[in-house]
Amino acid sequence: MISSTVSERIEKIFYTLLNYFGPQNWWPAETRYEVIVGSILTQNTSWKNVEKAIKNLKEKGLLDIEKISEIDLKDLYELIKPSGFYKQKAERLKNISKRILIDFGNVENMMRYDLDYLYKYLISLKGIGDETAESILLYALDKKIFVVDSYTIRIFQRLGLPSNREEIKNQVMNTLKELDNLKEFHALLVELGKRYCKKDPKCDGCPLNDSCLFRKGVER
DNA sequence: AGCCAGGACTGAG
DNA sequence: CTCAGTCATGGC
Repeated sequence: MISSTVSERIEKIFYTLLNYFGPQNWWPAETRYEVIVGSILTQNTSWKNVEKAIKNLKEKGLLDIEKISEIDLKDLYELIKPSGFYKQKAERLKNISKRILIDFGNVENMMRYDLDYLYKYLISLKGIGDETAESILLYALDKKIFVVDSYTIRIFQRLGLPSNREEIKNQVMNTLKELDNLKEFHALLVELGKRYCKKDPKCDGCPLNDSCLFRKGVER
């Protein structure tokens, strides 16, 4: 087989997944602020549980940055409890909301700033690490950045691709340049990961089996 | 019945 | 810098 560049392989994987799963249309939310809320609540938590918390907030009309920044913490506990880690998430979510209001006035105003500045700002907030910052930048603020999560790292490893965070980010961003493609690729990798690339993998039916080193190593 | 989710933070070594 | 411990609910 002729040698292909990392970029060529990534591009092929992207279109293979897109063809196989179809567009995922992430991030499911009505507002940019809702994306930010979801990105905090979904940390190490299944999206199913996050949906309940979001629903609770919406039903009370509280999915609003000004209302969350003023809400009583105890009340927020009860509303987001289904999404787990509810004490620290409530505290962090409230604080992050207050900070954004103070520093930018509203979420829309954040979009005027460049990616590097916003990235540094976001990770300076308690409760926002690398991945959450990337998610907010990409899905809430429409900035061109690639989200690297644990599935991405594991999948790249098993495919024999660069598996270092920054290396993955650089390679993907050097390959997929459209905002919508960057959004889709991360969503597709999560979908692939959930179905086929757990620690104890179920490779049956995986669309990437032919290029998965792990698969080749596992089957005798 | 466990195991683990669309992580981040902290303290120890 | 790496890494285990911690935070917590609910689905499968």
